[in-house]
Amino acid sequence: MALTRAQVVSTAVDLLRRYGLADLSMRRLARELDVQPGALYWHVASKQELLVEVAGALLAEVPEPRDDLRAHEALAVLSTAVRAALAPVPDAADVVGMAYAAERAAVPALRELRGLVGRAGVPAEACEAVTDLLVHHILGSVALEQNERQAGAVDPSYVGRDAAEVAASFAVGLDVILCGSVGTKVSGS
Amino acid sequence: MALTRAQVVSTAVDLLRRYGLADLSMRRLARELDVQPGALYWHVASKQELLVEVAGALLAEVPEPRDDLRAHEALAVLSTAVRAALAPVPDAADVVGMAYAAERAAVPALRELRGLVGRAGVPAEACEAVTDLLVHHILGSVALEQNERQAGAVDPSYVGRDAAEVAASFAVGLDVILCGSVGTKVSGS
DNA sequence: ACCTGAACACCGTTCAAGT
DNA sequence: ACCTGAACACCGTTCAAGT
Repeated sequence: MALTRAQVVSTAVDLLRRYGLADLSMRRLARELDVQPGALYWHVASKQELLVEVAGALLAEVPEPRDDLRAHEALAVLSTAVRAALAPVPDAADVVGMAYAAERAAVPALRELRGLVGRAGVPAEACEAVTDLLVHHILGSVALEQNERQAGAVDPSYVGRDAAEVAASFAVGLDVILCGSVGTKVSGS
Repeated sequence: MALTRAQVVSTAVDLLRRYGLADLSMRRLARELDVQPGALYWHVASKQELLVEVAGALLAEVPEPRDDLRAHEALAVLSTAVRAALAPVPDAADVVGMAYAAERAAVPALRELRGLVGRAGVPAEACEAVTDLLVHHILGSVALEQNERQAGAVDPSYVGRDAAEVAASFAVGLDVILCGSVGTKVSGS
């Protein structure tokens, strides 16, 4: 039977998971689906639109945090879950970053993050700014971890930080955003 | 006389400034320099290496903050200067982000940022984490602003945030990192 | 030392024409 | 409605051969 849009998207996700963004080309995707490249354009308008769908799919499985948590805790839980979902997928930070830049509301999990920021007591005018900060922290951390992994794979003599160290680094940043600030709980300049 | 590496880099910067990353191809760059594409590979090993040079060039003009400032102020001044230098250059966030991920020390201005974070009283183990947070905040803000500009150019009916609003949003994030934290100076959850 | 010419193995996108 | 076939205008990189 005929190809569906859902099929196109899920095969794209598969390709991304296995080989990374460089190998997620429309031509490669078409080959995987046993159709001509042009056929894809019946189901998606462009590669850009496809990538926005892929970004959504990558974060579709992230569970909403339990609603008995205080807003700060829920924020930490959700941020960490988003990071964990993206970390194993090569180039996920680029894909989601593009989707977020194109349309802040495109990815449901990140829209939810924004709601929690409001509930955490951030004044309305600053909500967007803080959410952006949080999202960039998550995506930046994912990008760094993947680069570390990639460098290690190419050159086995390269000793970078392992996943646990990058995760710890992420937690520090999260803490600065949510709880403390630079220098205040520490020694002061 | 013969082409030089410096010439290749500065023409690449020019192309980026004027037309963006999509038009900064090795072939286009060669055309601009009146040589065959292969000639470029005598001067740079790869496009990736060229882009790291471009990232450095984009931030070469950022002045070091006056050293009579307190570390927190110097950090704010330098971060804002880096953001201002990148904001007008299309896709600058991607280019610098790639260079930073590939090699944290590749870009001098960002290395200096790290030094200031140490002087601001952040404990040694957390320095890298906080610097990463700061860098991602800067680059993320630049990326968002450029996307807004681009969307406005493509579709004139689109009304996004203007540059001043994005800059204000950036300042809020910077404040959260350097001075306050979510909810503490405000109402508390 | 520095560059040309030509090739290799790719891209995203469009669109008449087929079924 | 959905897809093929074929084209258009590109990519990054390599490398023998020329000067």
